[in-house]
Amino acid sequence: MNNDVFKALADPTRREILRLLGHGEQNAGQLAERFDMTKPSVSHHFAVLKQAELVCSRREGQQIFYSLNTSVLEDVLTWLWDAFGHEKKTAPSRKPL
Amino acid sequence: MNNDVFKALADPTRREILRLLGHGEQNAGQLAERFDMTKPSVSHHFAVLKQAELVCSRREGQQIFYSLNTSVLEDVLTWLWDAFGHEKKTAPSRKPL
DNA sequence: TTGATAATTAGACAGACACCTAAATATAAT
DNA sequence: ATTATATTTAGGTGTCTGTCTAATTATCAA
Repeated sequence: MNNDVFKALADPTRREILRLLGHGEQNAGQLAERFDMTKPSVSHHFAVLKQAELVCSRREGQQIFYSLNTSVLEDVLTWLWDAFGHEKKTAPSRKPL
Repeated sequence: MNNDVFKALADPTRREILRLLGHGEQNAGQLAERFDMTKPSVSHHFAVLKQAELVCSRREGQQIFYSLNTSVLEDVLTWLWDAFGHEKKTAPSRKPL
């Protein structure tokens, strides 16, 4: 499992981008409008998500469309499942004081 | 979903701690020995995981035992599931050029 | 109380990160 | 070729993060 994936998920803007892409492919401009920051900043987040292979991109004329790469998200799901799936029941988790 | 949880998962040392705790409760010293860094550094990671409520702790004499808090891990699983569970099949994901 | 052990907290510092503005690239239209 | 539009890249800056050493807290045992 690649560290870049978890680093990418650590930022709330990027998680929101992923959530929006969950409703289908969208172009960079449309997506950027949703956020209260400049286009270059959002573009930077796209680059991080792409580097982590969490999204794919495709050019159509002047626009670039982004979409989810579900297979990497599945890998994260698998990692998490393993992380707490093997827990032994010897000491039940409890709230700290 | 709390941002601290994803921030906590962004570090490989912390993910390894979670993975080890997946095999059952362990005390801080045992756990710290596994890593090639000082105890205070590992202790810092415990604090981050605790802040994110990913782990619980319990004192027994001089030692402190850590264990997974599975409910928060479940929340992460749920977030991920939602993120790619609602994807429309209008444009299949593909590799970038 | 004194000393030993387990773990954390405090403070410092280098490197990473998120944001900005300005400049560059790529495509389309005139 | 020139201009307009969509997006990224470059460069700078303040803040956050991971690590270290040194100091502190908490507990146990003489």
